[in-house]
Amino acid sequence: MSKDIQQELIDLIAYCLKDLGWAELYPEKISLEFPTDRRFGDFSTNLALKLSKLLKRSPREVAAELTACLSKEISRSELKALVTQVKVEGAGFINFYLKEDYFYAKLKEIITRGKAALAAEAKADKKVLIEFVSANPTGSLSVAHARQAAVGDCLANVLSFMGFAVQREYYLNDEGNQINILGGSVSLRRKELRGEKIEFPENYYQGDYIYDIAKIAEELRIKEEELGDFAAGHILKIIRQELLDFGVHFDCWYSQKELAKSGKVEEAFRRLKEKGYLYEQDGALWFKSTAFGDDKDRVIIKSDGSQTYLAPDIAYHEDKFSRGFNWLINLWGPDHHGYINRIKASLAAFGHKPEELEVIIVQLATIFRNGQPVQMSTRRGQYITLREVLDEVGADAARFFFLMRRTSSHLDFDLEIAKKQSAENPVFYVQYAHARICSILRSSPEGISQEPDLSVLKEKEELNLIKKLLEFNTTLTICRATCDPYMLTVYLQELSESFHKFYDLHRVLDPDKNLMAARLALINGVKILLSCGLELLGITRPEKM
RNA sequence: GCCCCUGUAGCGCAAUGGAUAGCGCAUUAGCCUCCGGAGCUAAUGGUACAGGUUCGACUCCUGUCAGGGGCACCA
Repeated sequence: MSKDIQQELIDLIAYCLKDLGWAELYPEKISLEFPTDRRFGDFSTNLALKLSKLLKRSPREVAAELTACLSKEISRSELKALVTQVKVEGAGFINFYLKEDYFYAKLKEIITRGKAALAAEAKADKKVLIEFVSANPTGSLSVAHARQAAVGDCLANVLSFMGFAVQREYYLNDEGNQINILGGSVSLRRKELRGEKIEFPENYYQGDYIYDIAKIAEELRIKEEELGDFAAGHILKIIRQELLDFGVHFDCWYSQKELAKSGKVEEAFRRLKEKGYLYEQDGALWFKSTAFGDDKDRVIIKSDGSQTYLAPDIAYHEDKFSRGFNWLINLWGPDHHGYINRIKASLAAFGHKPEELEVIIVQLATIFRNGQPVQMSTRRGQYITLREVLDEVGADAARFFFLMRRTSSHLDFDLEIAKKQSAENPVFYVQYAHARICSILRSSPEGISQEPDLSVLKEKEELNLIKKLLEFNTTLTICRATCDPYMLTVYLQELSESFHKFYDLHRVLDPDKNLMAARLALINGVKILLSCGLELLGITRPEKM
């Protein structure tokens, strides 16, 4: 198929707007969407409702006039072969009803071109840097990091599928106060293991893993002053492996230590000073972030001469732009929401548009077991780790569960449900649909016909299923617009449901050869979509379960 | 005190400002000579409260109430 009918109809609506002399009144993009209910046609626009206010006329009247023009234009174009009628319904919606041939053609496109029929045709115009996890290398990843990892990786997959150039980056806090404390913690534990009496400060790392590192450091005779770097390096290896086992990879590990060495921090200070956004007070150096809407100015160099966390971070975000990225996405935990304004302020100070940085706050996940929250305490080094979740439920269920709620909402993650192999567990529901299709295809006496006559697919469930397939792209558009991949999990559950309903009422392996060929093609189309969606989520597509 | 997130059916959730607010669990009543019953069909039941914006509000704005998280010259 050349141009999609949706775009053709939008073009036609734009033409009619011009024809009626309304085009200038309505410069916005014309929206033509799947209606909320299948009864209201196959495409729908609320344009007349929007126009009615501008024209000061009743919506239905405006809709009728627009519809008359549209009908006329459709009847003299090639669209008349696919559009059965254009109707004004409800408050003033204009609904387009399409012939089934249109859906057969779309299905055919999917089964002949596969995933390529769904992916972006052209490269998108933005170079995206998505920074996520970025946990300090001072301990194993927590479930909070795990959720960020799942969301960030999946969002990157989706944007990449939609044609954006995407880079995944982990900002590595490999020097500074926390690394010093880590080194101090290992040092004390090593002394303790040697039999010395020690006093372990409360703000030091309490977890048992510090003993493990201390033992290794003792064996390797690591020097006292190198303990921090040694421990951070050791933990980083563990973090990398945890992420790999979770199916998350990064294109770039951006070292704060390297950034500090590069002189970019001083360069950023110099430029800010030049612009008059730095000043000294109480022996500290302040960034005038209030000039850009922050609540208060922020210290970047403390009175003791050391930098705050904000200092390298300002330079880091400026560096993202100088590396050629023009869409920055940061995934942060809810404890960082106060940082949004100050980082955006720093970007504004450098002359960037604050909206080029999108900060997604990934809300916390609470782990439940049999309906009871599992208690945790980071202070004592007792928190639930990504590793524990992976060991218990596996990467597939973990990824799906972390993704299945709106990212900005709290998430309850019940380990027992994630382990269940039943309908209660949505990831199994979706994977089961995929496996079931594979099973049918295996037991089919014939292969998939290259030229099936799809027009024999006349049952309600068959047409619903095809229409559901076409909603995939809308789902991706929503994911992009909201910077949130969770809608994909909802879509896959709905698609699986449509498939199970079809399956229950109609036999694929029907004695009628033509019908069987068409239904095999249909379920193959469903398989392609399920497979593509699961791949974007980073979840396996089992052929048998 | 200030900031962020969340209040939708008994429970867990969905609904890119749109048409009769959807789904799962639970409860109740059904469906297996048959491609995987890990499934399907029904019944029951709902937008925290008070204003406002809009042709139209679960959705946006203001206030109230309730739950969770955060408010350093920490990272």
